[in-house]
Amino acid sequence: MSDRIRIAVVDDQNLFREGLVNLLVTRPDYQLVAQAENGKVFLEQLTRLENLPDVVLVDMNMPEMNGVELNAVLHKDYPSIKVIILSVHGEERYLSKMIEAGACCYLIKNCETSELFSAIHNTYHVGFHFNIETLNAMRNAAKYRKQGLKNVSSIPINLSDRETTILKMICDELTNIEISEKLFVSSRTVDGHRTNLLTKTGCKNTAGLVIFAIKYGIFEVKF
Amino acid sequence: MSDRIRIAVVDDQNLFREGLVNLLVTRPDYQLVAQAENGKVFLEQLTRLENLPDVVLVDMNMPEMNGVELNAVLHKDYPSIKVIILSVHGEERYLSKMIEAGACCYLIKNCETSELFSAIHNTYHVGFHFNIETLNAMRNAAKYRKQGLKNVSSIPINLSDRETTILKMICDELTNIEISEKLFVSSRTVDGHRTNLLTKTGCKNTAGLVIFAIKYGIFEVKF
DNA sequence: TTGTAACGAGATAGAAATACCTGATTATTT
DNA sequence: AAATAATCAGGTATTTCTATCTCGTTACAA
Repeated sequence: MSDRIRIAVVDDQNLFREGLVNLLVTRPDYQLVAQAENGKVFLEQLTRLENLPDVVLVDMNMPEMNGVELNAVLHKDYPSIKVIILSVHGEERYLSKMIEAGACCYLIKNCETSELFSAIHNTYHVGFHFNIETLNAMRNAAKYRKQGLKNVSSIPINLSDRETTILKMICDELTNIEISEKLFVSSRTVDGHRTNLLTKTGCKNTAGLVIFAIKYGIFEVKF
Repeated sequence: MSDRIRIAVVDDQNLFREGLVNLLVTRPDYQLVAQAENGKVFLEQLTRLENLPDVVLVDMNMPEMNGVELNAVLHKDYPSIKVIILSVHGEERYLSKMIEAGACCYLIKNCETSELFSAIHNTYHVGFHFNIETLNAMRNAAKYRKQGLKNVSSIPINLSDRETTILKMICDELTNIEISEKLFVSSRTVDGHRTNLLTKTGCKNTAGLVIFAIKYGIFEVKF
C-alpha cells in the first residue's frame, strides 16, 4: 500500500486533462492511477484497477456522462473515493446537487496551482476542502436556480389565457359544468378548451393535465 | 479602531447565550459589543452602536425574528458583518438558505470550544469557515427536504397497498380499464378502489386524487 | 369465534369526460 | 384585405368515471 495519494482525472478536454496530469505527476506524493475523457470510460477503467484512486478530479461539464452523474455513481458504488469537482465559472447551479451527491470539493478551473494542491491535500486528509469560490457558488446557486427553473421547465407549448385559466380550475377539482358556470360560458366551450388542452399537452386525461400544470408551475400544490 | 474582533451574540436561550458570552470574554482578542435574545432586539441595538460588530453568532431557532430572517437582513443592510449560524443538529434543511442569504459559517451548538474559536478566527480573517458538519448538513439537506415533505405532510389517512398502487396508476394517466388489465382484475374492482380512494381522500375527482398523490409523495412529478 | 379489514367482483344508473364534427365572432397580425 | 388565433358554442356518439348497492373470500385480530 503506497503512502502516495492515488489520483485520477476525468475531463473531456484533452489538453486541459493532460496539462493537469503533467502538473500532478511533478509531485512525488501523488500517484496518477487513471485518466479518462468521460465518466463512462472512467467507470470501466475503475473495474480493472487493482487499487482504487483516493481522489478523483472530475470535470463538471462532459459529454456522455457528466460530472453530476459520475459523482452520483462514484458516491454510491465507490464511497471511499473522494471527488473534487472542476468547473468553469457559471456552473454554480449544479453545485448543491454535487455536494449532496457526495462531492468533497469544488474548484474553479483557473484556480491557483497551490489551491489545487491544498484542495487535494485537504480532501485526502480531512475529507473535504472548502474555499471562497464554493461559498460564492452556493450563494449564487439560488439565483441560478430561479433562472434555471424557468428555463429548464418552461412551458413547451403556448397555452392561451383561457386555457390556462381552465387548466387551473380543473386542478381545483371543478367539473366542466362548474367551470362553465364560473366563467359564464357554455359547458361546451369548456369542453372545447379541455379538448384543446389535451391535444396541446399530449396528455390522455385529467390526471395528465394536472401533472402538466404542476410540472410547469401553472398550478401549485400546497403542502 | 481596536484590533480586537468585535463580536455579538443573538440567541433566545438566556443560559446558553450568557454561557457563550462568558466563554468569549475570557479571550483577550475578542470584544463583546452586543447580545440580544432575538433578531428584532439585535437590529435595534445595532442602530445605537458606534462600532458595528465584525462577527455575529446567531442562533438559528428563535422566536420573533429567527436566524434565517436576521441573517437575510444583516447581509442586506450590514454587509460588513459576518454571520456565524449556531444550530442544533437536525436543522440542516435551512442551511442552504442561510448560506445563500450570506452566512459565513455554520456551527453545531455542541461543537468543541476550539472549533468555535477557529470558526470566529477564520470568519473574521478569511471571510468564511467550513467544517465537516457543514458538509454533512449540506449532504443531508436533500434528504431532509425529501423527508420533510413526507413528514410535514404525512398522509392523514390509511390507504391500503392496493389503493396506493391504483392511485399511482391513475397518476400515470391510466384509465380504470387499463389498470384492471395490468392488475389482472375486473374493471369493477378498480372502480371500487377508486371510489374508496375518493371517499377516503375526500377528493371530488381524478384531479383531486392526483394532487393528493403528489402532495403526500405517493406520486412524484419528474421535472 | 366473531368481528373487521382488505380485496375482488357483480348490477344499475347517471354524470362527466373525450372524440369527432361544424360554425360564428372578435381581435390581431401580415 | 386576408390570414390567423382565440374564444365561444352547437351536435352526436362513445368511453370513462362516479355513486350506490350486494356479495364472497381471505386474513388477521379481539
